[in-house]
Amino acid sequence: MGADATLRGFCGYAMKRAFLGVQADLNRVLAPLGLRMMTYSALVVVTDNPGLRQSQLADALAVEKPNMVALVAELVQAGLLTRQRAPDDRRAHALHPTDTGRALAARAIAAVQAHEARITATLGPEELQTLMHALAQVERAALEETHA
Amino acid sequence: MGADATLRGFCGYAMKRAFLGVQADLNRVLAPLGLRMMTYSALVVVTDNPGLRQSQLADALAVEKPNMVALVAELVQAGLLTRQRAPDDRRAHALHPTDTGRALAARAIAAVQAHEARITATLGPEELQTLMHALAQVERAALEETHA
DNA sequence: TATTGTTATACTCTATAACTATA
DNA sequence: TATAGTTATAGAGTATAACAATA
Repeated sequence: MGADATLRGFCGYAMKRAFLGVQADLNRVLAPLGLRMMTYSALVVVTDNPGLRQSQLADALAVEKPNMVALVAELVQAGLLTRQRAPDDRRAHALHPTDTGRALAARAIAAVQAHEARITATLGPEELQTLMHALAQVERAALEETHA
Repeated sequence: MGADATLRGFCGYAMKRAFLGVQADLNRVLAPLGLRMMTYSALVVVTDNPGLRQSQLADALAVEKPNMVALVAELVQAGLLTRQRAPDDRRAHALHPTDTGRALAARAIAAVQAHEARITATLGPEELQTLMHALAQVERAALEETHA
């Protein structure tokens, strides 16, 4: 297309367009469950790692700690997570899924996996593997550059 | 990694992390030139397509028209683009690079190409090609899903 | 001193509806 | 009627500095 040609094969913009398209479609899939990409991701990580602390969740999602506060509060408010003081470190908040949270996570994971299968349907298995590997490599290289 | 494992191979989040990392590093590279990812992209497209109209630029960048207004205004304000009424359609604005804009675009393109070479240095040529192809496929599939 | 979580704040990008002036 | 550009507005996500409580 003209757009790609005029952007001279700009890889970063291709990543942007693909990500925004996937995110928009994913949010469309998650909306009936009352979730978005970020709230879904946080819910799944906590469900798979009960007792996780907020700072660990922030690390897992690559989100700054201040931005984690509202995200967790939203999930607690929705009755999907609980946030309790950790007994061994009273600064920390341990996060646990509620029964409702676990049930919703199960449904949401199924919906997202189906969604991702549709999104990557035209890719062969090794093509998909190359995509995931290349994304991880590019992310690592970018972070190394930034913090060099 | 734990984070990836707990996200169950969530492709959309891998795309998010890679894109945000690349964008942050790219903006770091562009900042000394007074540009960001979006202003850079607009400047390059207009430089490569002088006389382009604002709505065509919006299409090329996959940006909604209202969001194009401030972006173009910023580039005009910086003396990099001019915006003139199109003689054949007095509703439209034709965009042209200034001499300053062309010169800055040349410098910025070189900087971005060097940046992208660094970011993709660990990928083989066919791996990079697969990445670009897969991104385009995923974007197309997501847009089809959304507008289905 | 360092870390956990928090507040406050600002910026960028995105999305939609409604308007104007032209066509 | 439809299109190009605009205005206004709202929302999501991100980033930094500074603080209190705790380690």
